[in-house]
Amino acid sequence: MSLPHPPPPIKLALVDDHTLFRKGLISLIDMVSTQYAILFEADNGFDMQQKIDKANLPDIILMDVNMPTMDGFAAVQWLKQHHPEIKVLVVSMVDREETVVQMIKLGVKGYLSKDIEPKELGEALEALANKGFYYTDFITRKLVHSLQWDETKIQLSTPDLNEREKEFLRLTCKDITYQEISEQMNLSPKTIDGYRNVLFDKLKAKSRVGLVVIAIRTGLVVLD
Amino acid sequence: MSLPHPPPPIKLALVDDHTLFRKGLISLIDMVSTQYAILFEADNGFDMQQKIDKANLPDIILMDVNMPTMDGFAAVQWLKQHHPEIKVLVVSMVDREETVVQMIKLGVKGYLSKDIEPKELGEALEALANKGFYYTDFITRKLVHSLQWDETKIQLSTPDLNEREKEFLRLTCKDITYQEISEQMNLSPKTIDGYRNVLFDKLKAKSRVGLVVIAIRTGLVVLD
DNA sequence: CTGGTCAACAGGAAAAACCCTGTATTTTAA
DNA sequence: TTAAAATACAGGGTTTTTCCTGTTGACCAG
Repeated sequence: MSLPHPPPPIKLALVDDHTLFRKGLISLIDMVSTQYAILFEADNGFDMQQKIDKANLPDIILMDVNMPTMDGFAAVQWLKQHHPEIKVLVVSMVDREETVVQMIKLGVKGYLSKDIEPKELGEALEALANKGFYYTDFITRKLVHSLQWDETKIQLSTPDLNEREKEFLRLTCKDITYQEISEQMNLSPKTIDGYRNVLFDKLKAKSRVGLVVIAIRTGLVVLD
Repeated sequence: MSLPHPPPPIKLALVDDHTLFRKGLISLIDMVSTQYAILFEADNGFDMQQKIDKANLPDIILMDVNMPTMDGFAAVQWLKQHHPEIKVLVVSMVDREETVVQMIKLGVKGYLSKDIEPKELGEALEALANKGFYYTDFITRKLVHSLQWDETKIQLSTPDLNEREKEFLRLTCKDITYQEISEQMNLSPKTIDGYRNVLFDKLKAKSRVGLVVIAIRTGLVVLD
């Protein structure tokens, strides 16, 4: 009969071009808990690729965004391709909305600003290890705001179209000819000519392609 | 010298077609705190429009999604237009990702599932009153997931295009002719013909409109 | 009842998009 | 080094799109 094992350590790696910051991070991690083992440190994404050991992968990677050679975006994309099971926690100076949203889209499991309290770092790591993610108000607010901005962009000045015009516009955004559109709408091709012209006018487009991009950008037509 | 005023009550309104649920909600709210005043209750969005008093607007509206006559989406859009300062807290049975994301896009300040604990309702109302929003893990996970799904949709099977082809595709999505594209790319119109045919093949499109919608849907081209 | 707007449609023609075949040069890979 | 790709281009024809002007009937308001 074997003795109870101690819980296996949670394996971490750090990717950040600032050595001092990396070392500081490590000492903080050691301070909050002994359950973490640092597998390796890397200066950038490229360095990480070299140091990563397929036989002993980290559970969590703490990742910077701005780095020389291969930045955080590229590094996360590479990880997603080659080791999707590794959870990435971004720790970055930049908190531009676009950066945060882009990283979330790439599938990172958390995003910390570098000016947080050590306590929050501990919470984040623990959440990553247990729940698999750590999404704070900080992230949520960025996401919500970016979505709402999308929406305001849509609202601005879309002229009102009647049902028939909307239907025409919807079909105009498909890979079919006006001939086929006229059949699907049970109208003469000449009537379709007319719809096209009023839509050119209402949407200030000069060609069918113009109609399509405006329709999509404004949300008048939603792509499946 | 006047005596200190008691804090002014936070004015609420409820929009939900289930009377029993509405009444239950009110009794719960009364139970958690006395700082809330119920201005009115409405069965649906239309009823809300009638009962809303411009001279005495609620601070927060608890809103259902599925309702007859005028549903939550329409009601929130109307509020956004006419009384954007009112904060909406959705309280709904449905927690479909699309519904949540759509409501967030419309600018609601929180989204609660109907099966939460009374305690959380109190927290939500308090957060709305103080911070102006109440975004939980529940919401964030929906948002994150919807974003990542967008991304996977983008990843799947986009053939690799070289820089020149991407440039051509980008210009193809503008309201200009191939003639103009050839000028902007410093190529003969006949070469543009060639690019078009290659792209038709790679993207399985039959016309320029097909190229445009595929380029946009897959994220190969991003609209400004 | 009548002028005005609107939706559906036509003829006719120019412009743009699309298609096929073929050539010269350069780049890449075996 | 040599053959296969890839790139840039042309001639010439078909189809689709775009544009202009004009007709007909329905409906609405004065």
